[in-house]
Amino acid sequence: MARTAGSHSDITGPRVREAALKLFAQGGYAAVSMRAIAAEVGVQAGALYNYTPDKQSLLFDLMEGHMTELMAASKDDETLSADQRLKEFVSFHIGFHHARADAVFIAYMELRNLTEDNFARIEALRSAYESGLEQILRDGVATGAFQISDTKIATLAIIAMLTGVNTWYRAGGRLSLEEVTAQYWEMVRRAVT
Amino acid sequence: MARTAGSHSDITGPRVREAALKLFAQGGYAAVSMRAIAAEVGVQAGALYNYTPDKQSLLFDLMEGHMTELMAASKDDETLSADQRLKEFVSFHIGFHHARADAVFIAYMELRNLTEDNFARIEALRSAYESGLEQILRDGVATGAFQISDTKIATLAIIAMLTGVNTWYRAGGRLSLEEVTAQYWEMVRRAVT
DNA sequence: TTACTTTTTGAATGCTCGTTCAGATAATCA
DNA sequence: TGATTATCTGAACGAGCATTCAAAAAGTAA
Repeated sequence: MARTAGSHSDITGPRVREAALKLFAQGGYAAVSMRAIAAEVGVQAGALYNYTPDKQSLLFDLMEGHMTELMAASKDDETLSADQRLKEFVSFHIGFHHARADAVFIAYMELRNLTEDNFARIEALRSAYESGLEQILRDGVATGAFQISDTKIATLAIIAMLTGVNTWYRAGGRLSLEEVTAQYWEMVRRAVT
Repeated sequence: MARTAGSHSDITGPRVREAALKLFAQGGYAAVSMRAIAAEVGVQAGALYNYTPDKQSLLFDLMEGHMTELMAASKDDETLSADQRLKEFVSFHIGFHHARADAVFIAYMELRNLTEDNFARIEALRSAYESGLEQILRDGVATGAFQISDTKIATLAIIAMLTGVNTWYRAGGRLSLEEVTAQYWEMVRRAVT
């Protein structure tokens, strides 16, 4: 056997990344073998190496892709009030992360499996994202809309709180994502004013 | 070679658990070999099986020990005001988790590596701990001290926020743990009132 | 049809894994 | 002291690991 009928890199490539994302989130990077990823895709392990130089790169590309997408999707309209900008942030963060639960999980859990260089690059992206929120808080403090004694701590506290939604929220439960978002916004709003 | 000079189960046993805790937190359960744990202790891999039936039990015992200790250490004086009880909870949670960063990390990250039964037992302990906080919030709502539309969500949000301290706080930094705790308490207090 | 490129297989390489166990040495007890 | 128990070693087991690569089949373009 050799090349199989209907095989195309445009199809197999994305499927490799999807399978890796799903399995890494499910079992953890170290616990998932290349053979398991290949089986999920429906090819032999050797075929994966047409799409990634090695397992480490596969992990890094998933994480970098997620963080880059996050940065690209997050917008901040500085002409709005700090209050409005913060509300937008809360809503965006919960929505974006909920739609990508697997990638979020990996981006937070598998940092230790990155090489030093790769780790630094992911951390830079995360830091940039956090800075976006901190800028909103700082502007709000400047205009008197917010009372925060340490915007750095408030930034980290808010992000941890919002990202935590992913650990328990499942669609179809007692509350809709909109209701959950509204309640988190209320808590965040109170915490900074 | 065989039994080594000075060897005692009272000494080796705890050292096995300490080594496993440290290495699991560092590299993840799946990525840490029994040989690596043995090397950290200073014995051969076979000797570990005097102290655990298998690798899975080692992980479970660490997690169960941590959660049991958490339950035993957390107290709630119901004679105090809800405000005071919540303040105590915030302070306790941050302090306890900071002192056991490795165990906390494992208890949150390695749940997926537990067998079904073991998972259920750990989840029961976590749920009981969360209920303690929710009871404080409910009592506060009942007395009018707090305004919270959904105590379950507020419970999860507060715990996620507080546990997040572990991801960034390191002793010797810009702020003392007491200062950090004070700021988190201020945010929590505002969020519920 | 023919020449060329793309994609996959399947076998092989050298390693590391969790776990078991007989045998050996140290500690302890009578 | 001698007998017994506790503890550890070192080798071995079968299995699975990431990765490589020549060969083969499928797609593409002339």
